[in-house]
Amino acid sequence: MRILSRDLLAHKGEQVTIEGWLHKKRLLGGLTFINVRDRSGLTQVVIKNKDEVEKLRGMQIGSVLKIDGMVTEEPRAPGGVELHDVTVAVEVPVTEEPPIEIDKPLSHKPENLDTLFEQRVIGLRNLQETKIFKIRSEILRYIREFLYAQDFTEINTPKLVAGAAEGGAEVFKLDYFGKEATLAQSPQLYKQIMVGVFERVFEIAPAFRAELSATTRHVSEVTMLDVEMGFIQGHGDVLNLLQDLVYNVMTRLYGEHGDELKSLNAPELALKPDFPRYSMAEIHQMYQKATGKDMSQEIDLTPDEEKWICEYAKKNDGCEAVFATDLPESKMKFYHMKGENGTARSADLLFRGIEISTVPQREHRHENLVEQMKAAGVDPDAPGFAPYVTAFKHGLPAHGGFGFGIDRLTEKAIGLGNVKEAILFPRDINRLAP
RNA sequence: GGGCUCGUGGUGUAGAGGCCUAACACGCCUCCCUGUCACGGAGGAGAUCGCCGGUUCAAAUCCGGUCGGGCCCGCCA
Repeated sequence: MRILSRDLLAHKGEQVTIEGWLHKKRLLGGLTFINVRDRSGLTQVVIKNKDEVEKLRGMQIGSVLKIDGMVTEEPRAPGGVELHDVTVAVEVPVTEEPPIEIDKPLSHKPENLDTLFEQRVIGLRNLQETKIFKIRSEILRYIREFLYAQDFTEINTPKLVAGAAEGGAEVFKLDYFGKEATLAQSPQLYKQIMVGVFERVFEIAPAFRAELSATTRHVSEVTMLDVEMGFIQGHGDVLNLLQDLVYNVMTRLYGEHGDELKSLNAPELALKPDFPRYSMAEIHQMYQKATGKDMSQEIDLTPDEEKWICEYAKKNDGCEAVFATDLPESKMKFYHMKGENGTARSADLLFRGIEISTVPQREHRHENLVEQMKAAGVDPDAPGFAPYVTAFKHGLPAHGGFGFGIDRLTEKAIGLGNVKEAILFPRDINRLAP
């Protein structure tokens, strides 16, 4: 039976078998140390027998090994335990040296990201890289656990769709058996439809954006968390849900993975259960007062303002997550609900200097929705929209929700500098492989 | 789409008109080494300095073009 690295201590004094990848060799003459990597970590193996060492000659990092040996407690060994008197079997020999180092942290400097992604297949075996994606996996788990506990149902909606799901973002067009189809830029319409079935739904899935953006925060395939909740009493219910979700996930992450985050140079977490809320107009004013720059004519917050308000909230409110509320009506999508005085019932959640979510209440009244669609130049009878409108005709309660960039959250949770670093195989305007 | 930048062994960097027959670290190969954990030591292989053209007695270095990256803005999440 195969024993994992993390379970070795429980088998001390026993003869066991481990399997894994050759991660590191250190030859000291009469004594050889190797590290074997499995899904749970590294095992140190001590080899004294010359014949066994000889089996590893020419074997490069990545060779798959099966090793029998005696589990021995040893204070000098990392983890306090190592394998002695071993028999080595090379299951998959690797003779080519890795194209990128896997036992020392890789360069994440902007100018070196191209190499990082070009060599991703092997580079992800680097323990530091692996850690990033282990944390991402945990974030997804915490999100799911939080939402299940709130009685949400996880759904999957089509990614091949008939038309643009919402205004704004550019879409990828493709040939669908002779018809034109697009890759879904958001599950927006479907998740609202599903409120009529489950009340509370969420989806974690890719969304495709064809924007010609080349920045540290854009990719053309993003992983989105989409949440939609029915029977809300007001916009505040949705804000609170998002706030509780982020607070819960982030405090859990920092609580359970503090060491890993520290080793990745993640910043300390500063969060309050109640995130500060400032209206867009207030932020423009505060920013102007602080910097002298007038952004009041901007529809949205500029990237600089997003950074500024996050730093402000961290300093003054002790919280690095902050809501920008009362977004202007001009930024409103047809499915959003109007607010007071030219605003929409919509807010952005900013965290560590970047927008990670937009959280609006929806227009759930059939007549109003159709009106808003027409005003936005969207045909309610078009094949991409008619089924959506039908759901409203047959009764949708007051509802709201949010879309939430998993990549950006992971990036910011760890303190990386580019979303792409938080994506296994990022897709951007000039990368389609690996 | 606009602006600004950068391309040097497999990887990360130094060199900024002649000291370059291109240096260093990691990795790789050979040898030595019984407690390493970024092991150490000795030796070695590996780059026509992205590509094309120009200036010059002389170009990795200056200029133009081209290809490929990166960052910012716009757009967007």
